Amino acid sequence: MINKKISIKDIAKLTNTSITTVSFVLNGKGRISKEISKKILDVAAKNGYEPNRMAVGLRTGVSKVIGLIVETIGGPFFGAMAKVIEEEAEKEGYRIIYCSTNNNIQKGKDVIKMLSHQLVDGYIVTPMKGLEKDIQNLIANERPVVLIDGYFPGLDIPHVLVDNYNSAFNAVDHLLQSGYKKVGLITADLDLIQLQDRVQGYRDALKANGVKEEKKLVFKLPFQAGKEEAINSIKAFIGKQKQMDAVFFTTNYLGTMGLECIKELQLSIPDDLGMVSFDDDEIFNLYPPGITTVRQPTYEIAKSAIDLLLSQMNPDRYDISKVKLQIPSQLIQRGSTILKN
Amino acid sequence: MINKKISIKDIAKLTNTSITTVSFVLNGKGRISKEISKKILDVAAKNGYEPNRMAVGLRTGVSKVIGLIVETIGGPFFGAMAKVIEEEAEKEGYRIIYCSTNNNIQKGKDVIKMLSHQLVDGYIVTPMKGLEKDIQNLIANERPVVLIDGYFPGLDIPHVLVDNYNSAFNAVDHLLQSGYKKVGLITADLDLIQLQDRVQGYRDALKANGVKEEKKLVFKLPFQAGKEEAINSIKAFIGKQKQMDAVFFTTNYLGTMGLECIKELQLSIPDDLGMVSFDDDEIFNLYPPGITTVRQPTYEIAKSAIDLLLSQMNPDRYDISKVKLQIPSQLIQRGSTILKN
DNA sequence: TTTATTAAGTAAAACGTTTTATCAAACTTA
DNA sequence: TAAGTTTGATAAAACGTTTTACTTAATAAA
Repeated sequence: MINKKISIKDIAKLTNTSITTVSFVLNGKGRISKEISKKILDVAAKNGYEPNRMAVGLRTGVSKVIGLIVETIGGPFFGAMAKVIEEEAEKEGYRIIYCSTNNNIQKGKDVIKMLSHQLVDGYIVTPMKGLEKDIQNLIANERPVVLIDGYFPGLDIPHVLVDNYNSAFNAVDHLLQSGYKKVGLITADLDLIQLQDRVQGYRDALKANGVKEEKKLVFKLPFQAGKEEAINSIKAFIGKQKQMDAVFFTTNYLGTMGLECIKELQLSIPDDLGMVSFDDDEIFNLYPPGITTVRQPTYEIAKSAIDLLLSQMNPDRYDISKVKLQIPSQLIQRGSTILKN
Repeated sequence: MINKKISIKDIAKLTNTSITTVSFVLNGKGRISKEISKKILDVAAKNGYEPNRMAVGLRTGVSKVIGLIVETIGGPFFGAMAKVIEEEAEKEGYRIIYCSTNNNIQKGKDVIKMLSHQLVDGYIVTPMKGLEKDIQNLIANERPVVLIDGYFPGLDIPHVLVDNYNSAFNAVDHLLQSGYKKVGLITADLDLIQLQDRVQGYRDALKANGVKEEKKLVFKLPFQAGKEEAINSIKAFIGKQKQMDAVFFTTNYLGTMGLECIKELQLSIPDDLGMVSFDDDEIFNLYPPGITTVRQPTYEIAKSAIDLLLSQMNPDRYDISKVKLQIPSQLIQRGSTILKN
């Protein structure tokens, strides 16, 4: 079963036709008689013909590949996304090429530049501060782009992400409504709009419940902190705020570290401390007594993102090139938040 | 900063030279004078020239892309791998295109076929039963392939994975040496050599410690089981084997489900039940009292795999096209396995 | 001086497609 | 019958490279 590549030219020879005829038949374009069409299709099928993507790409300028640029490829959030995006893209004959930036701006720039040279037809990107110019440049060159899991405030670029503000608002509101009085916030000192929106949700939920915000109940983990250091500083923060009776973590990364801190401090959830974390995760389901979380609608986000992108790429689809979606999340209530007396 | 593509032809025109000359200079091939070289390089740099990958691919038959075919793209194990592979590949000018099979043989076949048509120069594949023919076909066509996280017994294909047999042996040996008497096994009924090797390690560790293997202490989770069903059957198994005092899970997926079962059964780790799971995971570190695990050397595996592949693709490297690597793991001891009196 | 040799550069073919423009033959229509 | 129209098929150019084979001029050897 040796798979020596067979070309359109070979098929032409085998069927006593011309290259053009074969191409027309294979693409259903010109006007070729039934008999010849059938003969060509048969020969093509029998020999397992597949067009050379490089040649097609060169000739048409279309690669049928979509670039997916994410912060990190591991992790359940993007894993779930990737699967959906892959499946949907495949239906339209596109493949996905993934690249990770590891939250490094230069790497992000490099990756975009690399992909932009005839390698991909469209982009799904998790935006990060500093990449605005590069993305805008793509759009200026009429490359289809959809941002995912974030956006650039003030820029008119299609994007889809969870409704961070309301999700955070609801989470904190839930804590307050359950009777917690002193709700702390643990977030990361990253210049990401997603996080800022979550923080704003926290603030506004306090306000809406007539609670005054207290600076000392808010902790921002420094960006460069290694894991060891991060845990130590979070532990120090929690340990110090004796009156704090609940805490809201703005990412699952912070939430899991927080869990470790709480364990080491020998505090009891939910008696000593109520807890909610953004992003659901297996561990939050399992860890006793179960941690209440904000579950992102990964399927919807991924599906919408790829749909949006494909729409941009397919001229006869309805034009939704400027759509901005903020999708509601679900609050998964578990044992870490109980109704206080 | 409009990025209209500039070609080698444009550069030739701008420098009053020929296409050939430009190509030679850019690739350091022919013999061109310093001055002209400099002029060409300057113009190329100033205009941000990047070769058209399609054209290069068409002409040379080389795509500079590596296909990474994995079972599922999410999850910490492949996330860590992907990062390393990406970085190393990039050093040699290769990009990675990921595809997931979701443990579906047909999808695997499709993906391989798809990639095999001029899209990638080499493959890193997690093997699954049923893909032998397809992989061998790739090799027959002289496509570089490295298997990762598994292998095909009896087939002479380069691969790299953790030493499953000894890892399992050591894990179970550790339990027995700690004083556990009745060590159960929970594995999945998948026809994967990795799992079989782990099971064999379990058996031989029992034997080496003079313990007789008991059928009733071994549970194989049916393949098609959904999560709900899986948990119920595992729970039933554990609940029934009253004399069992420790259990070894052959994957982290099973391990985390096992944790949930044990929790629901209100058994105490390590007093009622000792536990070891294959594959380390954040949750095993966190879940009280900490679960002892077999930690796979993800960095080494990924690094070796990509090195092996690049060696095959680069003719002037040392030929190691038949290397088979089984890399030792590390047993991370935590609170779930204590020294019994 | 004639003949090799080397250095510097280039024309042209090839990779496998898609697509435009064209052509010959077979029908229609007037 | 002559002129137009449709049908079926094709030649050839183009996409942007790489690379072989060649040319010309300059230099070295005889």
